[in-house]
Amino acid sequence: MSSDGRPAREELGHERAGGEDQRAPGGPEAPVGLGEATALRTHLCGRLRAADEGQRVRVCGWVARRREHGEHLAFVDLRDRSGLLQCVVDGQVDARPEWVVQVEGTVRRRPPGTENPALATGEVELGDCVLTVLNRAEPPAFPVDDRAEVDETTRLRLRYVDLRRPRLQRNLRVRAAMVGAIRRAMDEQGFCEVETPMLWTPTPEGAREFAVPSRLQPGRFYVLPQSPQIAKQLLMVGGLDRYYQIAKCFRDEDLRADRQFEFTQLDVELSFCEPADVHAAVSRAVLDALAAADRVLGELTAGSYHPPTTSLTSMTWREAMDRYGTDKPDLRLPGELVDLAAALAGTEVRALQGPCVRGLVQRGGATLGRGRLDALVEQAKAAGAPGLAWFRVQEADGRVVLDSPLARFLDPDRHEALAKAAGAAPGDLLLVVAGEWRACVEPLGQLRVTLGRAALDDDSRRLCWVTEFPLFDGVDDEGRPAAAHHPFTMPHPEDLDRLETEPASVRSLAYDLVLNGWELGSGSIRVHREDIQRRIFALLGIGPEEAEARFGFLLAAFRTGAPPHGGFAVGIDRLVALAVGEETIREVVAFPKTQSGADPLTGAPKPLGPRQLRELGLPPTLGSSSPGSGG
RNA sequence: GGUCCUGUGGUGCAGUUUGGAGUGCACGCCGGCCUGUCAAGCCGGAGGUCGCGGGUUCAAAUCCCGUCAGGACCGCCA
Repeated sequence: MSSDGRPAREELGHERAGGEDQRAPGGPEAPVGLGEATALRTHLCGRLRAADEGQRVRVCGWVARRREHGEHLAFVDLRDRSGLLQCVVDGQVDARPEWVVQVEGTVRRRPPGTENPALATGEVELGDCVLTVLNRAEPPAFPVDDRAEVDETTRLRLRYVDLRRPRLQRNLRVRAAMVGAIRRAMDEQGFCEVETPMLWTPTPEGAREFAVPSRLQPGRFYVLPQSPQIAKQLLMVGGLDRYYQIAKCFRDEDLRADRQFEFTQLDVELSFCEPADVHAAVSRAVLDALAAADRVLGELTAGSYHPPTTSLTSMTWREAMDRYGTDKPDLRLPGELVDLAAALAGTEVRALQGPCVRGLVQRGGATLGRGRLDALVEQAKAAGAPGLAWFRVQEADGRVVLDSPLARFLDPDRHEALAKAAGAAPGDLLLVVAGEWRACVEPLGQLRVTLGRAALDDDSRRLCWVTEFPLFDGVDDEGRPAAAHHPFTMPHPEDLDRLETEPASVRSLAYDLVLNGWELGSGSIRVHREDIQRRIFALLGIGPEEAEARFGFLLAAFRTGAPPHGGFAVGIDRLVALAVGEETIREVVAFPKTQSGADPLTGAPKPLGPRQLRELGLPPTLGSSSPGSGG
């Protein structure tokens, strides 16, 4: 940390610019032009405009394309991180695609009629060029061009080539801008960035951990942290008061489109706070990050990018489940679940009876065919619904009537009352589930996503805090309540007296941040009082000895004076992927791994040699196997 | 641990259903031509263990079994 109490800013990566002020007057962003000139070049390709006409410049980059017109004229499109620039060579060009060259030339307007509006530099070109080959290159395995669809294994094996393509350049630049904005936001809110150990201690809890054998103490292991959870609570006991970290986390679980072994979190913890304090700090950082993404995307597309509108709301878990049937509601989707218990009270139809009766209206859904409806019924059942009743809302003789296999069991007044209670009009489809509360709302919530996403035409960002999650979620193998978040989550103060008597009904001070149906992160206020912690451990079946063995060092720390504290963690990879519109986080990670955890670039994971195994206290036979080959 | 999809010159595909000579398309690559192109154009050429192994068959890219690799999802991710 620097002497003024703020983290050093080296991560901005602008040290090339020397001692110049790294912040533009009137704004936090690096001014255009910073870091562009080096010993080998005076400008970046993509920055040259008609206003630069007449300047003698030097640019460096990769040959993107070459167009030769006989022995007297050739065009070379030169590419660097900023974009393309057309260089005109009088004569033939001894340079091929992906060769690294330096071009010295004079900026000039293109002859009238030859401008290229598809290029940011399309009004100008470089004339009187002197081209110097800095390095030759093999022909690229795939075109360095966003248009080319390339097999992902090939892209990962040659990731350094893939990274030259505009898409990944954009994604990594947006990512850097978002992380920078987060650091500034946390900085300005008085948070202190602290690094916590990568070599941490095993905690038999939660996700599978990556183990690191100890050389000095054979047979013992460190683990890579699943998150800095316990470390940051120790920092609160240590009086840091407001901590954050852009933290690398590791979980040895199967990989998915939105999951890598290693991922990055904005990790936050505050002392003397309530949930609202955490939400305010994190909201600011996330909103600043999204704004930074929009700024970079706007610069990269030269004005053709229209930033989506962004909103932020809050609701309790109970409300989210009641209205949207999920704890991560996608607020872009139309419609909410409706309570139809009153409208269907007293009906004889078994499928419409239950402690809870809820419905969902799909506007214009009456045109769905029998096959689609059957699929919806199957989906609802797979999601736990006892069944799904559907009604096509129609009009006949000025009255609303319902078309459904169940219709004849309901009298005409009931048809009208049901449609009215659901807010359904002729042409709509009404879906109804009756049963236990969760078996009722969750299937409808899934159908809302299925039906809504298909017709979604809304690029807005709808952020939502979901608060007061249940403290316990179901029961474990031995019938005890299972911690929904983690065992240090603070119960809701109003529910404390029901902890032992009605644990399933106890709310917690745990919360999620949701963006368009994606969980961006979660957090909670922690238990800092030993008596409450003991009661929760007892409910979870963790005895005093076990608690001491597993969390002894944390509990000991708490006994030395633990402030009330709470925090949050935001998944940066997901946040960036959402901001740039990527389907998988692999597109916002420089060197991701495949679904089987391999890195096609380096060949990792690899066997170790016998000597290294011996030093680590591992059996030398481990090194004898070699990975299979194929493909 | 499971379900599903994919694997054919350097790249992306078609061919597989209904077995018959590595048959085709686009891009790239190499050579030639071409003085305003811009995914330049025109002419010519090279380039293949049809992921790998086994089986059925007179004959397999094609059918069967196994296996490897990649992807989506379930389990898993307090």
